[in-house]
Amino acid sequence: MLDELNAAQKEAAIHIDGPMLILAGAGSGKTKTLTTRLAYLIGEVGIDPINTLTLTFTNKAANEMRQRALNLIGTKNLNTMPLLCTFHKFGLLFLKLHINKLNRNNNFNIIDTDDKKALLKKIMKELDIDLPLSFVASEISTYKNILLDPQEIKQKAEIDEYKKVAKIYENYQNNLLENNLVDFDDLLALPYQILSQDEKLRIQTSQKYQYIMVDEYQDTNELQFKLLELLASEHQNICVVGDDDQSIYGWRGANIKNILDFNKHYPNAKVVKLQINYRSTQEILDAANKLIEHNRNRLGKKLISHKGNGDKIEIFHSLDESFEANTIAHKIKELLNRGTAPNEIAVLYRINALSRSLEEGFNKANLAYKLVGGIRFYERAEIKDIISYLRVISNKNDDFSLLRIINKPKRGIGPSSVQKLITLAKEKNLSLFNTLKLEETQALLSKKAYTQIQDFIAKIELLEKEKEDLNTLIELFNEHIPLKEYYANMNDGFERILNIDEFYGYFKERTLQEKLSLEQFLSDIALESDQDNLTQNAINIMSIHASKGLEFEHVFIIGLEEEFFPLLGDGCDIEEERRLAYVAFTRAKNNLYLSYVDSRFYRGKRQKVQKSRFLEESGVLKGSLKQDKKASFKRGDLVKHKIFGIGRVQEVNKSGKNYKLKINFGGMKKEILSSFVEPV
DNA sequence: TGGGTCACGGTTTTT
DNA sequence: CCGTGACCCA
Repeated sequence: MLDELNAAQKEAAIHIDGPMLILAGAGSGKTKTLTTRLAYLIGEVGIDPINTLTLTFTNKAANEMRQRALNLIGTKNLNTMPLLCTFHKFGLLFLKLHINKLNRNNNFNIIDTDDKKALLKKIMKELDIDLPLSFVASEISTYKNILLDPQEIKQKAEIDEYKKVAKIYENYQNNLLENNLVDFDDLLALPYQILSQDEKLRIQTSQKYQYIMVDEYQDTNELQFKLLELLASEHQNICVVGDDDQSIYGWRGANIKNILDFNKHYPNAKVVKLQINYRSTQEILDAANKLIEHNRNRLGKKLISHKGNGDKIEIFHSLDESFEANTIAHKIKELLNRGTAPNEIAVLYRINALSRSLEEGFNKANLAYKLVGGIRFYERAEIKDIISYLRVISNKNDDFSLLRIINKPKRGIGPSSVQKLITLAKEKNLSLFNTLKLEETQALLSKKAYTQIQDFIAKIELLEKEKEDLNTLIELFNEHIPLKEYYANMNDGFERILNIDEFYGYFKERTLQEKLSLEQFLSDIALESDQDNLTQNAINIMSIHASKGLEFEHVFIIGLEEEFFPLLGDGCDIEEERRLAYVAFTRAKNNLYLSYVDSRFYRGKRQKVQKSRFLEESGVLKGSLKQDKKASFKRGDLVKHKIFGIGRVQEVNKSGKNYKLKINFGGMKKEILSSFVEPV
């Protein structure tokens, strides 16, 4: 199995004990190296698969690696299976076994980002606090990532704003506990908490996972780093793979320092660099290399193509976004006529808003495309409704889920009725479901609402009886809960009903094939996103983030303009923007096309835009820097003129489209147009 | 309670 | 420009 690898890949694959950092540039065979190492450990060295742990960020990556590793080893020879999963799935599995150490029951539910936001919103309303929701949500996430509980945050908070957040955090945590919910951060934070408190369990767990591998290490956050530290504490057999130049998730907590400082944390770490790129032509890699060299915060490496030079990068300059879309559509048609498969073409952009003009242009040109990303299947309201029903059927005391569906379809229970029910439930110290069964509720609800609620209770209990036979359960569900009718009346009802049917089909298939219980199915899908979105015969259009890990023969990047890409504004990190461009460039196998416009229509306004600095930094457009600097001379700047030499700017005046500078060249004063001098 | 209207605000996304 | 959510009235 090692014959397939190059020297550096092989060196990494056969390293057995001790920490190792594999710096794997884009397209350098990262997955191949990692899977071969796993196969080597199991198939050649003789490590029991059960003693390995391989962690990834996405289910897709986990599945792909599992398949490839098992192919190398041959499943026939295995008695146990290696654990290969996402960080969060690992957290889930761990908590199912050990959350009782925190005095919690392991029938907890996982809430997603939307649920979290909805809960926070409710809490903020109750507390009468008005802060931006996204700010509160990310603050709380940060707190969990640095492992501070509400009490500690309360003590630390000095500014009023943060005291308020601390209050919300406290309420939020209580709410999660009351409903036995965990959020995505908890899936990492709680295992860490348990492992750091329980010495014996820590040793036992670390000894179980003798060989740990981590994919996309540049995207790990603080908590993942610390968790890994505990897991590897007994043996330090931790092998991480990543590319510091492809760290593009800083805004959601990824800490690039984890990869930059890996040697400091593990001084005896072996470092292997994979720099031979099997994906792209040298022409593309030169641009990517040149661009990324403008970053300071990096370990430094240079990609060398295995494929040779290839075609020049093409630049499209258009008047506005509709011309841009036309130009690209035209070029794509040319490619298709030459026999290029549509799924070998991708159009990438920095922000999703740019997809609209593209879609319009493609529709006009009759080009079939597939928009990757957007609203995810499990985040659609209709799907979350069914899941909430299933959660209530699985656990009738799940108030959180019950509240979502109590009035879906409409049963005459509005916000004020709900409030009354909650008050009563608190008074009686009962779950909402049990409260609904009380005599007293009759007085709280209208006659119609009360009858419908009794009907609702009866149906849930009826469905509950079928928990063992999930095929029947979902059939009965469809029959008794008229969700389809509820959604049919909406303007996008048709699509929603299709989604509902798709879910039913998926539910039957998964539970039957994998013999899952209702509980297992529910916790599994909480950590699943849409699987592989790419289709066979359409052009893919998507954000650059969504393109990570993918590759295409032809890649178009649109919107290469200042303020669109790089995206400027507060909280922006120019180096991360550059890494994003690096990721985008390196998706291309053979041809890269870069596009910019003079003006763009955005948020209801047309605005003039400047071409992106990345075009010049990557060396694909020469001299744009000089032009852009035209306006940026100010009094006191030193400048250089071809004839007069070096002088100092005394005055800047506008002269039509240009700037006229009054410059003092060693006592000789001249008025010169700004384009004739260069900054010194 | 539920349908309708108006003001507002708006990166990137996986789990 | 377009989607979401607050607010108002039947």
